[in-house]
Amino acid sequence: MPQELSKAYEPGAIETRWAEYWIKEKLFSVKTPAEGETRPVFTLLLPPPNVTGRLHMGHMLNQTQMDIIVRWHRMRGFITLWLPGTDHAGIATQMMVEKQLETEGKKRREMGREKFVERVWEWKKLYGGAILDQMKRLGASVDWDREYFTMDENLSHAVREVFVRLYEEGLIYRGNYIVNWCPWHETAISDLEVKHEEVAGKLWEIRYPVVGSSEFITVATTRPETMLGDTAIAVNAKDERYTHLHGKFVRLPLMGREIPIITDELAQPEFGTGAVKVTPAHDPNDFQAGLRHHLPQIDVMDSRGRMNANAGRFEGLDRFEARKRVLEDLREQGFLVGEKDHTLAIGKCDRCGTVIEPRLSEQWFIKIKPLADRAREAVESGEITIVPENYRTIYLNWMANIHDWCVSRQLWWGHRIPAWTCGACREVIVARSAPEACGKCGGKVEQVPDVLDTWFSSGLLPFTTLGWPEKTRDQAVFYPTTLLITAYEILFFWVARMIMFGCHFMQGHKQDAAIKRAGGWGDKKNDSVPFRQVYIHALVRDAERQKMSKTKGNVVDPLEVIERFGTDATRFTLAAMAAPGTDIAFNESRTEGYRAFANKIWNAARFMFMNVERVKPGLRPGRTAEGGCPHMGVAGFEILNLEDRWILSRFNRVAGDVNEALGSYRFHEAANRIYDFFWGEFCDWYLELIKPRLNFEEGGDESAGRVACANLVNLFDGALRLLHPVMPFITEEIWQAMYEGTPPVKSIALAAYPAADAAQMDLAAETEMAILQDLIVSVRNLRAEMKIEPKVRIPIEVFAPEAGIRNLIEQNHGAVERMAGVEKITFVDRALAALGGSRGTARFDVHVVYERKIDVATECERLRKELEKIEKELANNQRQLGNEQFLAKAPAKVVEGLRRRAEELAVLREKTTGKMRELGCG
RNA sequence: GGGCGGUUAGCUCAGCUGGUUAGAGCGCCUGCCUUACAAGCAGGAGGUCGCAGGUUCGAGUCCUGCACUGCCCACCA
Repeated sequence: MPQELSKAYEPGAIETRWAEYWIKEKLFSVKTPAEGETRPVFTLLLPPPNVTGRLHMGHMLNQTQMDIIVRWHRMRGFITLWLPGTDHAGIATQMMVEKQLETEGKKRREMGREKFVERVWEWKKLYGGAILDQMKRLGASVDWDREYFTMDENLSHAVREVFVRLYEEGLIYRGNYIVNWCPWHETAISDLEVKHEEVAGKLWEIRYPVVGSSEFITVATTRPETMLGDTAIAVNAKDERYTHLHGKFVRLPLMGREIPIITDELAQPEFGTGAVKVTPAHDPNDFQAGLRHHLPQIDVMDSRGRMNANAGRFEGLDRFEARKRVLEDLREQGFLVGEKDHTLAIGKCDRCGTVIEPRLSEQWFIKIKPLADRAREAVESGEITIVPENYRTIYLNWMANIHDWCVSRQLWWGHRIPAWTCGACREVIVARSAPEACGKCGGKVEQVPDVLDTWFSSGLLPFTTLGWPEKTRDQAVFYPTTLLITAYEILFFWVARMIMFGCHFMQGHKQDAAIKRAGGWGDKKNDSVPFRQVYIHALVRDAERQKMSKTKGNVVDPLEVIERFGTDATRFTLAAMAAPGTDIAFNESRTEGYRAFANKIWNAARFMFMNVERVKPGLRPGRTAEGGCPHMGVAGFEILNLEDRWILSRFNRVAGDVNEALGSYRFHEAANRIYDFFWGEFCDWYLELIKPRLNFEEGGDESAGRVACANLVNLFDGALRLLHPVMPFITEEIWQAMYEGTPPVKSIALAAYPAADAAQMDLAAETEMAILQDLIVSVRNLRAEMKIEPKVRIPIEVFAPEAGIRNLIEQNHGAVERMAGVEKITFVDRALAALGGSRGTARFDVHVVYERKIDVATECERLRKELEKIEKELANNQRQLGNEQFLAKAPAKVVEGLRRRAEELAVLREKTTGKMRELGCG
């Protein structure tokens, strides 16, 4: 007999067991397909979580969606590669380890670079795998044999290769520019790592005395402390207020040096006083103006945002303290002439929240325009599609306005820039490996201390994980990857960079032509793109729609949710709530509901096993001739009764819908379709309907019982396969039990995914079943209203003028009797709708024969409401049907449907009013 | 300063390309321990689809404006 399922559904044990099994059996490891392989390939790169990461709901949503799509493809016969790995996460990891050192009373700088990096590696070894371990709990069906780390030697080698090539192509340059500087991290960061925040600030007006005159020129500034580094005052050439001052000098207050008044469009007459101080070393606009006018650049701060020697007596003060002191001094000396409220957007470091200091420093940049142009083209032309489509526009706009990318970081943890400077002649050498000496003067060289932005290496992953720069078979097969599923947050950080790098470095690449292209993916021929489609998923928020954040303390820990409700239920929640384009407010009550769903499946399975043991021992689900799982909806299903035709038809329809929904990332629709089918149709109706057949001992047909049992098993098998991508664990557990340890394939994850089979659909059966359901519900309804005790079986009378309907009910009288607690059905030739204890529908009247006083007032109230609804709808229908324009323009199907409905409504109105008359309702 | 999204039942959300009666879960009410399941079963109440116009034979769905709300982008003092 089949393996026993425990009485209670306890997800914990089941889930760990199968997660381990899948890994142990290497079920998701993909061998490189040989030449001549023609099966379609599906490749997906896991957005690498940070080594420092702990799994949060965002990951879980992301990974659930990926796993659903991946499992779905694998079951449909694709060679399916899902590539996992982790990111070294330069800044984040360095911070983490530094904090750890702090608790030991150690400092990074005292330790020295080499020791520190060693320490980070140790840390990585100990804790770096945490997030991937957590992933295993989710059942993510990744290929663990191909797991990578962005600092692995082969990937690092590729990073160096890319850097050198870009440099040789003139796409990387080094120079002194204003960059976003985080004084806390003491490193440059890219534009993307700066978050702007509106704050209520002040606009101070400072007057500078004009040299050789008693006049002053007043400038407005939000950052008075930078005046210490002013090297000019700018006015607009067109601004007549200042024409007489062109070419003159002012004496810089507090510092005493003379600086010129220049004309530059930097100064806009409308803003402030129309005159602006120019501080080339501390503002990007001023920097540009400074270049235009060959102004000196005076840096007045150090790397930690403290004033340096150039700031005179303010040296050593923190920049904010310096601001206060500068203002005090200016006020005292009569230079501060105005102070206004002013809201401004200040940039803060994405990671630590420190106010960014625009800082002049020597950095490495990628000349982005040539790369961006091709990356934009790839999306514009449809070589890469972005879903939902509105992100396409966002992407294109961003690409069109992109600035050069500062890729150097003043950190120790990361890919060191492959560049060396000569100690003697300052020559810069960019090379694949360390040069022995300076090629120019023979001097000693030293490697540049900077490392690369983390996103530099992750941007290369689609091809570096497949062996680049070697030309590998893996690349020929798996590149371009098929799909990328990710959050909007990293569209620019990561997705955009992958497209730029992919298009550049994989130019001319051709995917193995023998590999079948799956429909919908990559109909365009350009194979240099890193992926053919990007699906952007929603953000997971808390139940109050707030963004989850540690500081708010509203983070929902997925592992805790899993602990309580199970992975399957949690996955199902995320899938069921993931409508494309809208954020998910994670609500635990939903998860609770889906655990109940899992429990329902569990118990339905127990019911099945109970019957297999009793009715048809040794029964297994049907297999194909080759011994595999049926590809079509259900195999080995034998039709005896209406309910068989009906459920088979429903199953196929649902399978069709689910496949379609998954194909367009409508996860919620797929999940809900399965849920409704399994619970609302399979359990509520089908199982109940076949129970009498299974209980043939009480005088029923034994062979029909055995068929029913076989049908149950085969249908269950199909339903499990349909559900498996969303709830992998419970489906595996039950499915394995059904095969008693000898399944046709090692796991349901490798079984065939059900597809809709038109031959198994039966519209007539669905219509007939709906009528029976209507009759059963009507009787249940009446019983509830009449407060008939559940145990009492009552006789009913049915009036069905159409012979077909009468036959239908007659043939299925057993089902009606059982499902509605009916003792006997008597067919009569007179209308019954007007009687007490009766209900009239368009097709039949049913009367419950039972002596019970009916609360006339309540009944009348109910009828009044119903009549109102009927009349409202009927009036609406008739208005439309009387409209010639409608008849002429609306599709025939709609008109026809409306007409039929109007006829029904007329009948219902007749029956309802008749009854009201009979009851004497007012 | 630009751009994008949301507003549907008490709560959380579906409702794809406009088409007959706007759905689900949770919560609520009534009745049931009916031998798969009380994490269950049966029945029920509850909505002028944010507001105002417009297009259309027909609008929750398309257009315009407004209100509230959330997000992203942005080197202007």
